[in-house]
Amino acid sequence: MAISNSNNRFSSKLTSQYQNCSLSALCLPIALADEDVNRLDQIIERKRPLKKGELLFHQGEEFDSVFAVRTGTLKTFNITNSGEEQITGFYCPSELVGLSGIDENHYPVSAKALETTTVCEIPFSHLEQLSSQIPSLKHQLFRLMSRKICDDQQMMVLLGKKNADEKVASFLLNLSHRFKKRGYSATAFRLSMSRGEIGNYLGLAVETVSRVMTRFQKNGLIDVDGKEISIIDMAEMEKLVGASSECATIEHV
Amino acid sequence: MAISNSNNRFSSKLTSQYQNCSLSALCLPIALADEDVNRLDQIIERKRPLKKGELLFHQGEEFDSVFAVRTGTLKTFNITNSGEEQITGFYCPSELVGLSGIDENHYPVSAKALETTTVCEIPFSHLEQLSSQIPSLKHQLFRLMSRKICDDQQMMVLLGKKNADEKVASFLLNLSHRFKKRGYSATAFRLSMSRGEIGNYLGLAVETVSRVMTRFQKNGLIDVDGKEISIIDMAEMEKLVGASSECATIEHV
DNA sequence: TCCAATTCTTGATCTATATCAGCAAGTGAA
DNA sequence: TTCACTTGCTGATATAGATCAAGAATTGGA
Repeated sequence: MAISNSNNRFSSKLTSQYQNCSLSALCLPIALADEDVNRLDQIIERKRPLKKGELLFHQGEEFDSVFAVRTGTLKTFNITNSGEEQITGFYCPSELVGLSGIDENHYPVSAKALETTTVCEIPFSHLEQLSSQIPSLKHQLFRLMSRKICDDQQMMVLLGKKNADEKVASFLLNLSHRFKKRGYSATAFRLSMSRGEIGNYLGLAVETVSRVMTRFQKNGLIDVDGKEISIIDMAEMEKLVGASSECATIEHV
Repeated sequence: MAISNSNNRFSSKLTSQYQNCSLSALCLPIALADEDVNRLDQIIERKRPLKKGELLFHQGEEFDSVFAVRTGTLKTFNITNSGEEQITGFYCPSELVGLSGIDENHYPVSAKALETTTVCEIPFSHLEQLSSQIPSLKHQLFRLMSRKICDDQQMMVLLGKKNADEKVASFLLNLSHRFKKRGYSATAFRLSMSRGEIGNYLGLAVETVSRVMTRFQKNGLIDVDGKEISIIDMAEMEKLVGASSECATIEHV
């Protein structure tokens, strides 16, 4: 609560540290005229880093901003009536979280940092106003929301139709694509979430995630060392996932 | 193809038949000034009815419009690489289909009529332009997309965490809420989709859907007569579903 | 209205994955 | 460093729901 409501800017030292990085270009990847970039920058607030486990916002809280992840990772989740957590998404740098709150004006999920995480806060009412003046910004917003719908529907296919092997392979390749898009290695990366969180997200028991990964390693598909993952046989992994996933296979922006 | 690309207006006879129904108010439920309603009406095209089984658009086809269902029902689906159909949603009257096409400028799914169905075609580029001039329209669009994201995430929870009973109960209550919202009975309605389609959508085998419904009937929760469903014990059904579903429980618009 | 094709239902089995259990390996606080 | 706690791995067993099979009920076309 305290955290997500604190809109304080950083101290001048930290602010200046970020000033000449084209922040908004990162947050909302889009080609804008310089003056528009400035206008966008003016409404964006840098927040203090979240420590692992801290909430960015929580389920039911009033919606007023979307957030762009700068560094670190977030998860969003629901608490179901039976008290268990259901993870609905993981958010890596450059990804936008909070869009689901627009409709009801309340966040329908909570967002929690999986590691030390920094975000930009973008007050939605300002963003919406600005989008009236900058058509390409409005279009980009529509696109981002459309992509989210598309991605979520792929996730529905995964949950409804795929077996444990396909789920885990899809998950790892999806992360791989997201890292690659950001300019990081597509074949070697660190999982910021636990096995339990992966299982929760994929609709699998922890033990199943563990077993599948071990078997993938045994079969030379990947190399696992705790949270460090290397994809060894990308072709075979892609074969497992199948050429499906309309949304996921196309590289964005 | 032919169908989804034909933007021909109806003959004058049909057009006049619809002219004095406030069409846009139905398509995009929103309070607009009269002049704005007219502007919206001008960009909306009524299409000839689709017969059962006809495609409104298909996976991969270029995106140019979203569609509001007027009467009947649609399903959207992917064809997976293994050739099977995966249904990603059902669309009842007043609901908007096609939003997932904005991002890539191609529909990532196909949309097929489950029965004779009429839709309004809303060319998205026009809608987007108009939304610049009518802020409340833009906001409504953001809300609709946000709600879709929210609903899809509830669906992910359903697919990932719920058992067969909970899935079927959730499905029936979700339909019930949607009918109620439109002014129809929340307790007695007709399923326009087959058991097979329900199972496909819920990640269950046809047989399981059949068995669960039979058991629900035996236990006095519902009454089933082919495609006619009556919800007898609403309280018990809601208990089955659980008080979860942030998005679904709140009545919209 | 009749026949063929589809859809639905019900029962019998099978299986992928959950659950249970116990141990190993990290991780963090004092 | 040690201890308590969490996270991860692996084997044994249980089970929800899939699959297989066959008959019943609908549906739709001629």
